[in-house]
Amino acid sequence: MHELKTRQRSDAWMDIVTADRVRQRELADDEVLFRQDDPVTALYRLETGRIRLVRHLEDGTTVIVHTARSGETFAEASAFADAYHCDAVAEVASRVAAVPKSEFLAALVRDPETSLRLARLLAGQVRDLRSRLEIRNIRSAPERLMAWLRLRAAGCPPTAVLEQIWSDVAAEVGLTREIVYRALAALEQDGSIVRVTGAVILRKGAA
Amino acid sequence: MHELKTRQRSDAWMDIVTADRVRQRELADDEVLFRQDDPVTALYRLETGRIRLVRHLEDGTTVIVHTARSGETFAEASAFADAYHCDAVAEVASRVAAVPKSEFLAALVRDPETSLRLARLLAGQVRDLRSRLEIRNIRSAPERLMAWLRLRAAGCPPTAVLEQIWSDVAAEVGLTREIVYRALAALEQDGSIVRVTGAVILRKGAA
DNA sequence: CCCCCCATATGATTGTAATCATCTGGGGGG
DNA sequence: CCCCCCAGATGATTACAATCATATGGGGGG
Repeated sequence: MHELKTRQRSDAWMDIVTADRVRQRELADDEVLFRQDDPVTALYRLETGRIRLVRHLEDGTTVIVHTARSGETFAEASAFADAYHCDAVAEVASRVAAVPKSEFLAALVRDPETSLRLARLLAGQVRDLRSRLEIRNIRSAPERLMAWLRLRAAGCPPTAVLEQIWSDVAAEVGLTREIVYRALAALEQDGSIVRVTGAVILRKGAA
Repeated sequence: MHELKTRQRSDAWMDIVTADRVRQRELADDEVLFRQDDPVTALYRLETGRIRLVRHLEDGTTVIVHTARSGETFAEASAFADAYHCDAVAEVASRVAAVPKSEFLAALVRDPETSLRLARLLAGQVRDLRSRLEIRNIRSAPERLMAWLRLRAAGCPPTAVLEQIWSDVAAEVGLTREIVYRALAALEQDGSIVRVTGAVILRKGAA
C-alpha cells in the first residue's frame, strides 16, 4: 500500500476521527455515492477508482466540477454545509472511505488542535492546486512537462521520482499521453532530462 | 470598494485578526515582498496589482508556482511554516494587506472557533480551485467559456454577472482574449447566450 | 505456457487556439 | 477640449497539440 505517496497530504485529515469510525464502501460502475441537495452525512476519500462530481444548474444542464482520483479526498467543504452541492458518481468501480460528518465535526470541536491541523492541510492543498493551475498556463508541451517535473524534483541533481504511469501524468498536466511521450523524447533529446527507470533526472538549462 | 465581490470568500480569513493589526504596504514594480527561506513574518492579501510567486530549485532554475491577482490572499500555508517556500515579487506596482503571522496564530489559538472558520474558508477555496482546474480540461474554447459562465450563473434564467473585464476572464479560463471574444460571438450566434451590459444570460442547450 | 492487454513509443494528418494585424468607440488625463 | 489609451471586436495566418494509426515489449491471467 505504498502507491499513494504523492497524495498523502490530502487524506491526512482522515486521521482526525478514529479509524474504526471510517467505513469502507464499494461502488459499482455508474453507482451514485450522493446527490446534490442530499443532506450531508459523510466526507470521503477515494481509495481506488474514479469519481465524478457534477453540479446541476437551474436550467437542467450540468457542469463537471471535479474528477476525483485514487487517494484524493472530496466533499470536504460539505462538512460545513447542510446539503451536498453536487452529485458524486463512480465513473468506474470504486472504493471510498467515508468519514461521518458528525464524527468529523465533533472531533474538531473536542480538540481545537485538530482544527488547526485541518487548516494546515487545506492550506497546503490550496498551494498545490494553485501551482497545478499555474502549470496549465504554460502552452508548450515540453515546457509544461518540464515545469511539472521541476516541481516534484528533489535532491541534487534534481530528480523526480515517478509514482504514476505517464498517462496519469498527462491527465494531471492537461496533455494527451502521446504528447507527453513526445515531450519526454524532446526533453531527453536536448539534454534537459535523463530518464532512468522510475525516475527522471533534471539537467540545467531549458526554460 | 465593491470591486472585489468575486474574491470575497478568499480574504475573509483576514477578519481573524483585528483590522488595526493589518498593515498596508505599497510595492513598486519588481519590488520583492519576501524571499524564499526568509522567516515567515506575515500572510497577505493582494489589494491591487499582481504578484508572482516563484520557487527556486536546487539547480538554480525557477518555477512560477502562482500569480496572485487583486483580492486574492496568498502565503496562507506559510502560517504553518518557518520560512517562505518561494519568492513574492510585484509584477506591477501593487498594494498588499499584511497580517502578522504571530497575530494570526495567536487568534487561532485564542478562539478555537476561528480555526474552524478558517478551515471552512480553505475548504471552499479548494473546491473553487478544483472546479477551475476541471474547466481547463475542456478543449473547445466556446464550451470552456460556457462552462465558466454556467459555474457563476445564478437565478432563473441563469445569469452570470461580470465583475471583471473579458481579458481577465480569458486569463482565468486559460484562453487569449481574442479567442474569448470569438467564443462569445459563437455562443451568442447559436443562441446559447444573450449578452447584456455587465452580464450574460444563459439559454438552454449547448454542452 | 501462451496469449492478450496495457504502457510505451512514434508517424501522419487535422483541427483549432495562438498570434499578428487592424479597426472602433468611449472615457480619463493632460 | 482634445488626445491617447484601452476594452472590445474581427480577419488572416501560423503553430502545435489532438487525433488516428501502428508497433513493441513485458507481465498477468487463463
